[in-house]
Amino acid sequence: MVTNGTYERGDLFDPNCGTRLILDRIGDKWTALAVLRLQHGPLRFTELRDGIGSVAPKVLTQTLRRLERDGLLTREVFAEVPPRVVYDLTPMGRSLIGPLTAVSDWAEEHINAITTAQGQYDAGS
Amino acid sequence: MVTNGTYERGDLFDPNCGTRLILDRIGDKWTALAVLRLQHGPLRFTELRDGIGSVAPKVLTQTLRRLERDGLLTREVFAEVPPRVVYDLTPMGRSLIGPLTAVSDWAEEHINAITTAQGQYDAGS
DNA sequence: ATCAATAGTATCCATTGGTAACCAGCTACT
DNA sequence: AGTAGCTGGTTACCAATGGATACTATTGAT
Repeated sequence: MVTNGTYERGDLFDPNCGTRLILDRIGDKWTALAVLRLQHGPLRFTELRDGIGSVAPKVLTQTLRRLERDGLLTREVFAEVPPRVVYDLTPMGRSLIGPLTAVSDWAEEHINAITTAQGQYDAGS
Repeated sequence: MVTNGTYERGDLFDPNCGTRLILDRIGDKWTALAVLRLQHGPLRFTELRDGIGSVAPKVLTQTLRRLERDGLLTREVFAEVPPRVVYDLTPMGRSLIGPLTAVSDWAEEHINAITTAQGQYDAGS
């Protein structure tokens, strides 16, 4: 919040600012993972499911539907037997890979320090 | 997962990979917001609370305690009346600002396109 | 004696995520 | 003919997390 009461870009006070909305979206448990998984090309439902730890199919479906609704990925159904559904990132979805990778890189770089800090905190309490 | 069955850095299949652990941590509703709020210097509990939309104090406390445990921020209590507690980022906490800002910038840049996509999706169903 | 300010707790409820089981449509096997 | 299996889900139910509201501790000021 700015002192004169107006809001400006990046004003995190505003619950409707883009940052808050997006963090709520990609901050869920699987969205970022799904986007990162799809960065090298389209995948089928089962490939996504098997490629990510252990997502319940219900939850993966919810995640993918939200991403589709947000215009970040496409869902293409092939009328075959057995059915085939292919998910792929849109250009906008692909543009999210950079920022997500920045966070991912930070994570890999600092995970050991964080684990150590947690151990010290727990020992001292 | 790599075809020979081994795991490598950034392997999102592993639930214990750094990326997953960090996404679970900063992916909650308030952690990233708190870090971004603190990027310009230390703040007191109430300043943080008032600066972020509307966090319930319980939830803000949980968020800050987790960040402290992870070694991303410090919590300094002054034995005064009324009490004063000051939160500040550690160097490691500050190093997270870059990646988070990348996501935040992406969000501000694409929020309109996403809102539009949502409208189209909802209209088409 | 009471009130105000700060930094929280405590209690309860709502929302989300997770689990397990099942379904539809078709094929291939026995 | 019967049955099992593949894919991409859905349904019903339960547990964990997040959130709202109210309350507390401390102590100086009025």
